[in-house]
Amino acid sequence: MKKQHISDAVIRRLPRYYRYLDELHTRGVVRISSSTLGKRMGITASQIRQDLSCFGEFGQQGYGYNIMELRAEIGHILGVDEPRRLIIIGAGHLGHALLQNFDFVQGGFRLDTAFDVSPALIGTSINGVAIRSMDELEDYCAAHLPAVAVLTVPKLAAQETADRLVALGVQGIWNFTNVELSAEERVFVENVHFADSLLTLSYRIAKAPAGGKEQP
Amino acid sequence: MKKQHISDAVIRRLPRYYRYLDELHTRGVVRISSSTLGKRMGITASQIRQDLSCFGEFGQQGYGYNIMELRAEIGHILGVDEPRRLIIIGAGHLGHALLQNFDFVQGGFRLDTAFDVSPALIGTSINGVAIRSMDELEDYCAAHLPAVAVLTVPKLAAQETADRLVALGVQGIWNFTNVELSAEERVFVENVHFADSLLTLSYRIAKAPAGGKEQP
DNA sequence: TAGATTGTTAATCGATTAACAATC
DNA sequence: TAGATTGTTAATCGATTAACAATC
Repeated sequence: MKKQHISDAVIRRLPRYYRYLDELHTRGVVRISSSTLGKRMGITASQIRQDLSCFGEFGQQGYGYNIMELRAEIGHILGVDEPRRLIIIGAGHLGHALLQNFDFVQGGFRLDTAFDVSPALIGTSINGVAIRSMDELEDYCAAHLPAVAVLTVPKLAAQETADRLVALGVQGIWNFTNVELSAEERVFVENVHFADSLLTLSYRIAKAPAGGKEQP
Repeated sequence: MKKQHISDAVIRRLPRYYRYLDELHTRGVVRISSSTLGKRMGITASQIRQDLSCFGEFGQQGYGYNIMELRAEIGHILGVDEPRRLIIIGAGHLGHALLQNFDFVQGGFRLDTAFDVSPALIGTSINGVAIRSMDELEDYCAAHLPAVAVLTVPKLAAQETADRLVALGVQGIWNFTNVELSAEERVFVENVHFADSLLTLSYRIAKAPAGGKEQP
């Protein structure tokens, strides 16, 4: 039964399902039951069926799920089948790393261009993607209407740049700046807080008995 | 009342508390009540008090919390006050970005060295941190016993490298490879799955009514 | 058909919020 | 002292798990 409201917990599991299904698909596996998938992912079969039922009925009694189909369904739910334009703001080391390594296409995005303030970078291109001056941002966005901006600028420029992007109508900001942006009225913000992530690891180590991880 | 088991939800909020308190401290604010902090962070005062009560009693009736003290307490809980050695495995673009930009000291870590397989990188240093050959990994770890390894190697090398690190006794792996590591017996793994993060953003945009974010 | 496995309803568990006595 | 705000207990809410009829 399709649900109106989808909880955050479910949403955050969707990409994981997608990743596992994609891998099974690549390996040529054709079908899978919720209990087999659950064992592999370390979650219960109930949870998988409950999660999927938020979006529709994708399985078949006595059979399970067709992997190719389910993968496509979840891909559709995640929106990977309607490519959206994406720009990168800040071509420093991190922006560079994403330009070079990250597969935006697989996520349903089309990486159009990048922006930076450094004269040494402006006019060059990385991995086939042109780097433009931040001065061109307004014109570029007006012409190409990117849906998502990746924010990899220095901390101090974060809020100001985000405000600019919101004014230009981007729908989502993928925020790597470790700054809590206050612009969440008209835009979706997904934060990647490196520091928070590392600190949770620090906590677990600090809490573990000396000499190693505690047995679960 | 101190609790035995701390839920994951609480643990993941701790770094956020720490971040906010750190910022308030830097700005010279001396005290804060749970309700003021809650408003600022967008969570309830109840939740803050409930969370903190897992670890002890840090406030004072009628006053609130002393920011410097509470910051120090949470820092202690997170283990930032007992510096641990950290190494980076893979000095490609992402490793490079972390070497250059990330403040490991603030997280209670001491960035000792980095490893890579590229002859062009081995022997150089980035931001004062030497880059060594992966061949030296075993000797180095035996001598210096790093607590945490940052994994920024290509996908294909991820599992193998993780196994090596676990065998060498690291206590935590900060995993940037987007591979689900199966080594979680003797080590803590904290995953930074860029792809998952971007896909949740994709989902929200796909689901939002055309033209903008839905009102909350 | 018999066995397997779904989608869904009900039960349980855990996390968040509210309420309030204690007290600075 | 009076007002403010804590830590904690109780109430609520939501998410996970279990159970099972439906059915491929």
